[in-house]
Amino acid sequence: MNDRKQHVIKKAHQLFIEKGFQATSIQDILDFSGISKGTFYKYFSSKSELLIAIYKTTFKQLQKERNDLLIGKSPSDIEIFIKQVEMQMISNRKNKLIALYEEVMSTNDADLKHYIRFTRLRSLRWMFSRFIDIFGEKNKPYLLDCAIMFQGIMQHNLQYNRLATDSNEKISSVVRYSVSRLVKLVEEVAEADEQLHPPELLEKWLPGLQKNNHELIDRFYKIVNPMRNCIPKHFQDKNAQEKYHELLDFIQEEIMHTRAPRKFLIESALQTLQNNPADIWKKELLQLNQIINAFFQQLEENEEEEH
Amino acid sequence: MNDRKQHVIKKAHQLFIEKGFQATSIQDILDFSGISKGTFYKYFSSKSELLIAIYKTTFKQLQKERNDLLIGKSPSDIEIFIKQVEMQMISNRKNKLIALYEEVMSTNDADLKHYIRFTRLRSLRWMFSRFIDIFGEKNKPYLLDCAIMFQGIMQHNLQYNRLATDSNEKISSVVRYSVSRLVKLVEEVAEADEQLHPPELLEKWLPGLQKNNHELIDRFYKIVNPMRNCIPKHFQDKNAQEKYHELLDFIQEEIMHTRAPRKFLIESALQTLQNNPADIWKKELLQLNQIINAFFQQLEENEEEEH
DNA sequence: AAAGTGTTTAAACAGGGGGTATAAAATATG
DNA sequence: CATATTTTATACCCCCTGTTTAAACACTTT
Repeated sequence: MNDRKQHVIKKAHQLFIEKGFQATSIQDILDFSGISKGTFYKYFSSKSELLIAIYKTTFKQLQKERNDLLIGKSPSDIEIFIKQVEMQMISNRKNKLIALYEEVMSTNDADLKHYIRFTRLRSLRWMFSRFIDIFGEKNKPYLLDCAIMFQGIMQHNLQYNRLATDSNEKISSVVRYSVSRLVKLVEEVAEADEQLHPPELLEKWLPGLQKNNHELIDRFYKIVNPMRNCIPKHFQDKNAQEKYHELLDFIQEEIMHTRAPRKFLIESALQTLQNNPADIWKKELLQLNQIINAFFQQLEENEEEEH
Repeated sequence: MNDRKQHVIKKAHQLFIEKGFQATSIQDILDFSGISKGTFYKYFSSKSELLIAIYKTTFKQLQKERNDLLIGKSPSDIEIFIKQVEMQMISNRKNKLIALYEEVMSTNDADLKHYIRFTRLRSLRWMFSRFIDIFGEKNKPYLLDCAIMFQGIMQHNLQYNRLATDSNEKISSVVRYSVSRLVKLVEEVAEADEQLHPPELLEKWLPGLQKNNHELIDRFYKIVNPMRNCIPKHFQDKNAQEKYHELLDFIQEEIMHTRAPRKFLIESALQTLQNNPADIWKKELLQLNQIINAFFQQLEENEEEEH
């Protein structure tokens, strides 16, 4: 993306954090970022679209950090989840995302509203899938409810905590407190066998999300991380271990952070992984292949849009 | 209050419900309620103040209904609490209060924001005091946290429930589900002995609320209702029972719904209550006297403001 | 019934916002 | 150097909130 455009996004975000979305006029943004009105409307078709661009960049950042916390760790480890939530809450507060969400819901802009709704549902879906990691498939019927309630608990606890003590240091303890409640809540609701929202609703709310970019990245991590974790178990040779780590690193780096990933190199790496002497990862590599294909397909579609 | 003004408030609320606060222009309100701009600005100094007027009337209504549900019932009965919450949630949805709250928080109007914050804290305080009724003084240290979390749980459950099924019929089951979780939550958090927010915070957040009108009315009910409930126990004579009910009814009616309550009549009624042969209600009547005095004092202050 | 009082109306006005169009200036590309 | 593209500055449109003003209206007092 254009450097200058990125600069405008940054400056505008700064203004939105300080003054709010509505209270910041386009003129303010022009003055603060030192561009002209013409350029602004060349980059963004409206103020709303600028806001969406801000969301997208901050979300990308958050997603990367969130997934990096999982590398080499067990997805069922609740301490990792706590770290992830904590990181997310700090990011939310720093970027005033919640306030901006709420502000947006009161605009007339249907697209913007739709995007926010989508974002929140995606966040809910992430939490749901993490809950399955942590609390197991057997609790699945209750975990959508738990995700909904946990988000409510977190949000309200943080909100009033902010009113009580205006420091950011306490976020950690609020998260720990809320997660403690969550653990008992899951137990309790499974015991009582009460369900308010069946998890199938998520697919109704987010149809065709499998093809979405962010979703693909999350699924990618979900497969690659366990593969990483079981390398030491299957290969005693230090060199072999390093080799497979390098291969996975390479694929991840190429997919995540390269504008134009080199398809053949990735395929070659996948082939090498497949030929491992321990003959493991058959299922994983199949899924990985699917994801990477979907990823390239999506990349092509994006290019078509640009021309 | 002026009939015409009340009419404008009603029509404007209707528009706000349909289109939202920001999306409704003052011109829309003028057209829809059939008044001119001059009149509008005679009634309300701004659109924000009109919104506050809307809040005040709907809150008054809600408070009345909420307290009426308690008459003759035990405050510790959780079924009554469920009915109260249900009623509140239906009112919230019908009047789109939550959406309007959120919308307002994104305006620049400091007064409006302040008022909303005050309203939410008052609602939290009400819930906290009801929790003490229900779960007992012994759980008090944890009940502010529980009130905060319960509000979060309620709000999120309702929000997603609305997304799933667009009907209002389900509100009842969502409330029941949420209250079930609440009961276990209180148990659990008391057992674990974990506290996030000490209840004293409420007094810091809502200083001098004892003098506030709404608060006085709530405290009034809190004292009168138990008095009502113990009439049959202390007086066997049907006539005596009816007499004391009538006296309490009279005071309540005079305080609640009369523009200019007749002070001497109320004092006389209080005196008669005090002379009851069973010689009960000493403490209650003392408190009642305090409240009524505060009430009249506030009434005088309001009159001074008007002149 | 007439005069005087306050209330309501209609209309014009100011100031500011988002978004569009266009001609001139600056910058990049061959 | 010449051409093509991007960027700028500015004027313009329409809509919004909030103020002001003079005229029309209603209602009380005499």
